[in-house]
Amino acid sequence: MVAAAGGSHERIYAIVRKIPRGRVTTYGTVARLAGLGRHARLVGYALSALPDGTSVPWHRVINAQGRLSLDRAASSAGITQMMRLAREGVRADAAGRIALTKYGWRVDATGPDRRTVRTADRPRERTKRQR
DNA sequence: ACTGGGGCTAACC
DNA sequence: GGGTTAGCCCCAG
Repeated sequence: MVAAAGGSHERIYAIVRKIPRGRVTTYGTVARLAGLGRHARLVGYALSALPDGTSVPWHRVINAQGRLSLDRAASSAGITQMMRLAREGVRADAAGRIALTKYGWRVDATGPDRRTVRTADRPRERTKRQR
């Protein structure tokens, strides 16, 4: 499992570990950096499978809305995530949202911010969702 | 093999 | 600004 190569989860963990302290990123970004394309959900899945004493800073991964996906569930993990982020200096606004433009992290950029890598993912066929 | 859901996201209203 | 719709594809039962 740890050494299993066929798991895309490992790639996700590898990316998440690279997230510097006091910085956050989105599931979609992690997925892309992990070479998973747009499987943001997979990132969430992979993170949910992490054990308690993991070295992976899963708390630094939030959703594209700048919020904690676990927050709505009010789960213990969600609380842990909030506390960890707060301790790292990542603060959310009154609405409980984190400014991705400020704390957003990307591998390529050496600077603090500068927009996200690419808004998110590119909808290859947005024509399909036209209604 | 099939079905249901998911720690998501972008577009639409 | 928030709620809904559609799409992605993987995981668990």
